[in-house]
Amino acid sequence: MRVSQLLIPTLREDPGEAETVSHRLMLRAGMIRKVAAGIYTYLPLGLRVIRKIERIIREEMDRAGAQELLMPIASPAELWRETGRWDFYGKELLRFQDRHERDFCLGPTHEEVITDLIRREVRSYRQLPLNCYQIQTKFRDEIRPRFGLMRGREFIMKDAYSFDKDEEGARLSYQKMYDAYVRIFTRCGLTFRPVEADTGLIGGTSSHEFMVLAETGEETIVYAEHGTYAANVERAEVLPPKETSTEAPRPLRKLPTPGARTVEEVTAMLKTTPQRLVKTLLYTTPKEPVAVLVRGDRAVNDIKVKTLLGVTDLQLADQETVMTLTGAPIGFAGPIGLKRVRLVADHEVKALRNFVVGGNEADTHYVDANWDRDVTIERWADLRNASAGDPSPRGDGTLRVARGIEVGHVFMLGTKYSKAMRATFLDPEGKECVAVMGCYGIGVGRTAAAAIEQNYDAKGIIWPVPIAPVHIHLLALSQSAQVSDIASSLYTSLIQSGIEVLWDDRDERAGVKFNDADLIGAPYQLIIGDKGLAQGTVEFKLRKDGTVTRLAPDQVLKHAQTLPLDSSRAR
RNA sequence: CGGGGCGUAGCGCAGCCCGGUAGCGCACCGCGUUCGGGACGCGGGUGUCGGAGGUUCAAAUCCUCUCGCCCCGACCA
Repeated sequence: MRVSQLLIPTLREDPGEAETVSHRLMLRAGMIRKVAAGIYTYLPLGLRVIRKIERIIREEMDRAGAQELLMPIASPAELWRETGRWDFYGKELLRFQDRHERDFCLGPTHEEVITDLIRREVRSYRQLPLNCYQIQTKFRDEIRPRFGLMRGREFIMKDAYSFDKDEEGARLSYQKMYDAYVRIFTRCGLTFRPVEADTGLIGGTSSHEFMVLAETGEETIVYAEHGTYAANVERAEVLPPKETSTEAPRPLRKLPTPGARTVEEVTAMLKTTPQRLVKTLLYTTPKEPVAVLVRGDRAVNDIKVKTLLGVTDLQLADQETVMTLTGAPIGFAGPIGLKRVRLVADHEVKALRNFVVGGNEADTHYVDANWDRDVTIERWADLRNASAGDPSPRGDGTLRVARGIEVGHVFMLGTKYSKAMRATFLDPEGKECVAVMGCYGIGVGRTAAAAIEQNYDAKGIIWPVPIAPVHIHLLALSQSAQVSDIASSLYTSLIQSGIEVLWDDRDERAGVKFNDADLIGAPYQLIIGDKGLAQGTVEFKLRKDGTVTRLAPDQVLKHAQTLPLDSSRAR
């Protein structure tokens, strides 16, 4: 491939729209261009990266016994109504009508479509297990698309669906996918971690997310520093405290706290600490309002609250509602004397004595409040986010916190979809059984973006070798005959031995070529200039650390053939 | 969805308050010099000033509507 003939519109300046490293660099390196919010065109170099990742995924999926098929991007509403997701999925589901005014949607995922196929075609236990996958464009009408390929509305995803005759088989299928995912992300050259996860909109019984570790990640994970436990904070369990305070209860007092609304303001004014304050957060649910109590320095975990209450929608109460329920503006809510509201509390605060709570009255807080005497809680439960320093729920040490980018997610679905859509088969006794399912996704574009978040410097991208758009970026520094001749012959011989080369044959100044090569981020650069040739050498340079090896032109091919160009499939 | 902001040349932006000739840098085209880390000189403007309506002798600029995009918020009690 010659740079002079390829569409690689590199940008000298940073585009205004881009925030994150991967978004900025993919735009600048001429790999993607935006078409609409969260919708991108993949230019030749960007597409090559996508294809490399897809190829690794295909090889590993096939090796794990899955088979590729391709489902349509548009699917009819009837299928979604069968599982109830036509209503439940909400606005993320992009809906439209055809000319006959029939309802359709763009597939955000394909459980319904695949389950429909399998229920029609699979009759017998002899046909199971089955694992089908596709690599295809998905559409989710995200509230707020951002960060380029990281959170687009239209994106390429590998999704796989397994069907087994029983739970045990399903667990085996799940484990195979888990193992395949470990191989896939390892081969992509990423630093990642599988973590226990919440099942979200997809539903099901259990799941793991594959997180690429990066500061810019949108997800927070916790993990046992020296142990094996790792989980998304959404999911991470927090153990009840071991010890209860032994302080003697003091009499309850009501104190003025003018203008102090936040935990910081209140604790500063009362000369205490957030650890001795119980904050009361009012939520509205479709059923009734709820007050959730957690320690002043903790964060409520919405998912845990939803699970406890058995509701799917949970919103922080607005100003008006708070006023109605507590009789005070936001900032002074407390459990004492709160009526018409269910009281639930995180089990951590049960251990407190003589704590601070809001007074349900403007500019007022209670101090030295105590359970039972002053407040009765309806339910105690694990309701907060895990944080650094908490003991691991598996007993294997202390938790630490990190940021991650979710590039893959595996779910044990159980029979949620197969039951709703009656995907059944006959077992050896002729009895009708419901297939047990699993589903497994990988964000292809997001994996590419995550690779950049993990591998870049001030000059540009530093692709991991297995997913780099090309192996070698060949820079012919001048238009002189000797440079062109050597470049041309090296290019040909490298290509013929299966090495991917991007040949910068443009009539540009050396500096432009160096900068573009560093920006695009091929792992190796082969630099051919008159200066070097005068001494009979060309330069072989590593993008990662700038290490230069000088070689005679006729040694280049041999040298290149020793490079680890692909972490081979045969491992 | 709520709050804030921005749409002016391919890209990054100024001009808008205070109405009157559409501008700067980069990119681009031509010629010449230069040529191993984003060169220089000379010449060239490539624009529905996001769109529609209104006010006005006159609108990028003021008003109304509309579309698109970006950022923040989903822990604040």
